Amino acid sequence: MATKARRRQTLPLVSGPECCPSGLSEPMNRESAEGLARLLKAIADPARLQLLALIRASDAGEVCACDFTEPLGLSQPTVSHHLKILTEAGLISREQRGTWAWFSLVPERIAEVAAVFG
Amino acid sequence: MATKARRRQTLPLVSGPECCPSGLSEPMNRESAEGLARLLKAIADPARLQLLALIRASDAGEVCACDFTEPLGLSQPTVSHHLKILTEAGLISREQRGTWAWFSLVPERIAEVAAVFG
DNA sequence: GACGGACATTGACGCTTGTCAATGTCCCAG
DNA sequence: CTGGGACATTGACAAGCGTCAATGTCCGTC
Repeated sequence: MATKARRRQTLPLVSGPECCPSGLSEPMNRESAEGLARLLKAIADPARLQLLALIRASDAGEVCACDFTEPLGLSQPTVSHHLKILTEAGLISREQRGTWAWFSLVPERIAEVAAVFG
Repeated sequence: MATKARRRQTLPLVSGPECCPSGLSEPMNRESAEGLARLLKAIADPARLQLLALIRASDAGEVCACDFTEPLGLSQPTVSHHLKILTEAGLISREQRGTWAWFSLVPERIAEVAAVFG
């Protein structure tokens, strides 16, 4: 019947209380995984990837909200929605300047994502 | 009324037909963005992040499917479901060995994700 | 102060996703 | 070939997500 006749792996189990949202190098407890997943979910969307790329590619390093709707082909409320998600995830920052809102990347937060796949 | 009295950004518009799923460095057309989003969506889940981390942390570089359910605290069908998603995304590979299924990382695919945030 | 323009918020809608119980398939041991 | 164990698949359900039209809020200009 082969009941557990196999060499069992020393599965590192859910590790103890981690400090930082560590990378893939170590096993990950549910809490860390959920935090990391929240961050990645904010990026894992076509429209939001385009938003990030547009900001990154801009000369000034910042882009007015009004300049997003046209290249994305999405309605103004939808763009606003995506910008909010990215902002709340800490990936971009928002600065009100008169009537307009300008958005720029938060490099530290982007690097944090990059560090996961070291 | 300020009709377009602002200096308009030279928004690089949706760039031409790109070849590779490029990083954030350049603007991204919808097609590339959707491909990249699909890949990132496969990773942006707590359970799947834990799966990847467990494989990465294993001594042999591969883990039997039966060793996942316990540390994840999820049912067997659910684990199987997540493993399928990761496999179809090309992030892990599956090898049937007798009754058991062993999974290991696909480093090239992981690196592909890392390259996005260069 | 009144108008208009730039964004945000709300509400509603369909679609996708994560989960599990139940069932199916395949492989090995007897 | 029969029984049981390892995984996969199916079906169902609640929750979350992406989108837009309609509306709200705030700011600058006349």
